[in-house]
Amino acid sequence: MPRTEEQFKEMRNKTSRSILNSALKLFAEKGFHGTSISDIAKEAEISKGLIYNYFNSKNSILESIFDELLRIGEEIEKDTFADDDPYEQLQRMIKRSFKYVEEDPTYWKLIVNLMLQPEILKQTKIVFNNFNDRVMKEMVGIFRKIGIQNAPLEARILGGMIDGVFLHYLFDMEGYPLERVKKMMLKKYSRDNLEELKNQK
Amino acid sequence: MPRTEEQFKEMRNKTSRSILNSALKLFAEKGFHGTSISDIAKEAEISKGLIYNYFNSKNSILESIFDELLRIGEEIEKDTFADDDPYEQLQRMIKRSFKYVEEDPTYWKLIVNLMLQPEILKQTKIVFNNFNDRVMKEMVGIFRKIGIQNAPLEARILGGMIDGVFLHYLFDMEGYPLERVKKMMLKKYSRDNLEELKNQK
Amino acid sequence: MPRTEEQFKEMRNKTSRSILNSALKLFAEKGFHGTSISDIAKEAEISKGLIYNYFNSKNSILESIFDELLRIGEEIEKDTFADDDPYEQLQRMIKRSFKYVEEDPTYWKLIVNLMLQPEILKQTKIVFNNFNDRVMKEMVGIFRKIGIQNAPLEARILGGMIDGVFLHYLFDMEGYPLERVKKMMLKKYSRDNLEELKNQK
Amino acid sequence: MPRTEEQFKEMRNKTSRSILNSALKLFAEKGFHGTSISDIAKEAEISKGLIYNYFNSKNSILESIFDELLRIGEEIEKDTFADDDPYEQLQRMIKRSFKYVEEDPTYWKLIVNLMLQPEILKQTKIVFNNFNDRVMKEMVGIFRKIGIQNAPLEARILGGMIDGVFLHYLFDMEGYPLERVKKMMLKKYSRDNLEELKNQK
DNA sequence: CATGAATGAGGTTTCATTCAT
DNA sequence: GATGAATGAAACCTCATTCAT
Repeated sequence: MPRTEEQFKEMRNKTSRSILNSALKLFAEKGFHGTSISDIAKEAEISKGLIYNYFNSKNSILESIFDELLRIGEEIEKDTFADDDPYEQLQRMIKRSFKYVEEDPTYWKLIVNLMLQPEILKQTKIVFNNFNDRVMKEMVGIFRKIGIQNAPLEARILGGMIDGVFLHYLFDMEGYPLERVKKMMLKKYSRDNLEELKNQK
Repeated sequence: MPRTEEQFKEMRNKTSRSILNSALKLFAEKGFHGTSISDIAKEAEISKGLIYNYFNSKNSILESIFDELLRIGEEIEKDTFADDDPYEQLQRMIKRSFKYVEEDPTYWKLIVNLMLQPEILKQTKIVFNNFNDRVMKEMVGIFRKIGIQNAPLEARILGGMIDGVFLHYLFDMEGYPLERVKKMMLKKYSRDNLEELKNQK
Repeated sequence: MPRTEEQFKEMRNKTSRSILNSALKLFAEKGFHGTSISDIAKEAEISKGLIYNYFNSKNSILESIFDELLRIGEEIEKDTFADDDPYEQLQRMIKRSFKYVEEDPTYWKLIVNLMLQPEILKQTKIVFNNFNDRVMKEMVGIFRKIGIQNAPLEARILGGMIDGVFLHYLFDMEGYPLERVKKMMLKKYSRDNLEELKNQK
Repeated sequence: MPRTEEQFKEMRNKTSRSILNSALKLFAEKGFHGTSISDIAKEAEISKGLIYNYFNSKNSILESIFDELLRIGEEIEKDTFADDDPYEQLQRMIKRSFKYVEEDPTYWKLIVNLMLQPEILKQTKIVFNNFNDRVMKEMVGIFRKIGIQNAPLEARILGGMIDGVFLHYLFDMEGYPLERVKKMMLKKYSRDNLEELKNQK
């Protein structure tokens, strides 16, 4: 689903950016069906009609956002799993994940929303499950290099832990001790602790 | 001759259950705003109009479901934290959580949906955050009894892990190795492993 | 529109009376379209279904009430214009009209309602205008016998005066000095005053 | 190029007027509950949806009309009771009332409809009874200045007479001799006749 | 005779989309 | 590019009427 050059230029246009940002925020907050074109227009401070100069439909706004989400995800992935010693990779992956959520919880929120209601956008499930699988495989690779038994399950658990912590954070952004949990997780997956983990049968 | 009181009650019960079940399923799958009264009627195999014989509005259907969710949650909680040795409690809590999601993923799905779009039902955030806090406190208590350092953060991590695993499970119910992940988690939080955890600084 | 014997018996049946009374009250108060079958059933303290054992439709309830209204009107008319000296007739007509409205403002209210919204019941306009015309003619006859000039217009004015006073009374039943207005009108149309009226050019 | 502010304003004015006029007519003719939004749209020759671009609800259309009614009523009142000799005032009041009903029977019809079914619009009763009271007081003042005994009752009777005549006129607009009745009333309340009235005990 | 559950047409309202300017 | 009025389908909801018991 790569966009044409044309479309990409549009994406950089101020108005269409504003539409996308507004839509992203509202879709994440109130859901796709709970957000009207009017809402988006109001949030972006433009007229309803103008939206249709940039997008064919409400659905296609979502598709554009989705594509963007994907690009971002891929960048992070590339960035994270650049070759390295596996201990370092793990630390970096955790740090990046937290950074990503802290900086833009909205993105993450929208993704979970879409995953939970896959009828909205057919591509969602396939594309994101593919993405997850890829990430899982890389994590498995890391755990294997480190020499941890049961690498696939450990990957599932780490993956779950990260996303679960984020979920709880989204549920209560003011009350959640995100920073301290991050530190704790980094320690849990530090070189020293992993060495011990290896020795557990 | 009119039906007896009994007969009427039973009819009402049956239809009302059918509506609630259909709505639960659809709300969980397609979201509240993505589900129409027509959808619910079709799923329950009744006429649209009849729904309003039982509920005042689409919203009040959701409220009824919400109340039910709450009752279930409280039962599980009571059941789980009956006094016991803390190791056992932890194991039981994990087992129960998995059982709960395995048996009715729909409930859990709806809850996450609601938590992510709290505008839909005002009560959601307060009520569920209260519930979470209570559970967290109980988990902290358990970790403390066991003698684990940093009990609050460990509770956050365990809580996140559980919900994150469930989230991933919901994203891909066929492909996810739920059973094996459960075993793994039970082992991670077994008496032996926790004793070691205590010895980590 | 005379009813069959059968129907008349039904009318005397307790349940159908109760339905008619409830409907009359509600139609008068909230209008035909503003009153639901449920409302009527509640007011009559019976089930919705039972209404259809006695009447074919909501419309036919109104028709029955209408017929009754008509019968009552005719009785009053007969009673009022029994031959007599015209001065006495006039006094009696005024008295009876007031008595009628005081005793059952509801009837009168419903009639005005129906006359203002003749689409509801096709017969209304024709039937009541006929009725009015008849009454007018009798009043004209009376005024003529008395020897009043411009009898038709005087009849219009007296007729208007009576109905207008009733209208105002219905608008504010507690605040309206109905009794005193009645006395005043009786005096205005007393033998002495009418004699003077005759002498006005 | 977007339309100018001016153009939009004019469009809105035109459509809004059209909706209000259509609604007024239909509410008066068929009652509030007897008129559907579809009816109004058809009468105004626009789509159903557009109505909600101008009014929040069917009820708020009625409220707008009601406000207008009130403004008109107040203008007439002010206009009528400008200071003057009382005989002249009386004549003017009667003339204005007739003019008002002749020119727009619809307004008057709607008011009576609303007064008879006050559940539809809470304000109706209070507001119009206040209005009536004010008019009554002014009429009483006039009668007093003229020196008529029992001014309050005479005011009730004149008020009733006017509204009753209008009521009958509305019941049968083609057949009613409105013009002649008006003349008659003006004569009845002419200086000469009132002088005689004063002499009646 | 009596009940109230159930239906379906139609009413009110919302909203994605189109269009004239 | 930009506006917001206008449309029409579809959403939510009400209610007269039917029906099994």
